[in-house]
Amino acid sequence: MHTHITKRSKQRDRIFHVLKRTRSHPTAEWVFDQVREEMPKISLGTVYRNLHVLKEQGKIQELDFGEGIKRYDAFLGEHYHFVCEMCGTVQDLEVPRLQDVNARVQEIVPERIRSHRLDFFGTCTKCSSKI
Amino acid sequence: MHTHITKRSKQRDRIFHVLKRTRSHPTAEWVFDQVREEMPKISLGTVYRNLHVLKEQGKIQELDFGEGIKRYDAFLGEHYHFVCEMCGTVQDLEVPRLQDVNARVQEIVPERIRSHRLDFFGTCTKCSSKI
DNA sequence: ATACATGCAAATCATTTGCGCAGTC
DNA sequence: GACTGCGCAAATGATTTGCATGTAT
Repeated sequence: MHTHITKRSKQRDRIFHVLKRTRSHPTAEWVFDQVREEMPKISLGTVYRNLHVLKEQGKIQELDFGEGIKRYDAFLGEHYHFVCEMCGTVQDLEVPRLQDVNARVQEIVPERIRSHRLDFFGTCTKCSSKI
Repeated sequence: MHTHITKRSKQRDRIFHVLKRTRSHPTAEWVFDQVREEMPKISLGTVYRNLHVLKEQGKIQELDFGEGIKRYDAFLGEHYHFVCEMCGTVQDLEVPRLQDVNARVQEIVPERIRSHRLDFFGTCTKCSSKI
């Protein structure tokens, strides 16, 4: 097997750039629409392919909140998310990471714990005010 | 709009029964195969429809660990999950729920926090021993 | 008798992939 | 020039849905 060498491409640069300038946890479709404004000929397949490459390179994160759609995030600082159950928007939470949960759970089970993920659900302020 | 009255059906009873007797967080496909052993003519569509009904009735839970497949669970006690990143198996964790995280986060953000979900990832003992 | 539920097959939706050509190293 | 990446369109895989018929109340 060959070592996989990743070449650079305008498309991938653009996709990464679009992701870096938002905090909205966009879907592949949204990224596609954004990039298309500057590169009208880009294809959705290219967007998906590059999102995977960027994920492999550790430059972005893939998120899944059980909506049946993947979301992407170029903000890699460890943080948790809040998902509004009414409108589906996702917000970063400026909450300190739980320090020792992994270790605590590790003491209880023999499985090798590597990471955890914590999501909060509820109603965002916008939706709350609409009720 | 009419009130939706849910009638009973052999298929749904069977599906619920199959889910209650396992702790393996099965997919719709797995449930389908199990039920099919006793009801060879049942269709996959019926399984999906009834999984949704059971979820609406609060009798089962729908889980999603970002694999692109939904999993179902008839064990409703509040608990966390451990997902093996190698083989994909999901285990219930006998770890006490975090008492006050919701409240702590609520103090920081104005959004109405209703619940949280905490998943752990790593390598299960079986897969660890294979390395 | 009146809905709701079923089986079947076709439809949908997000995502992936095969292919011939273009761009990068 | 060799190999990777692209655009396009077709394929895939999980889930949903329309319809004619069966079944519980």
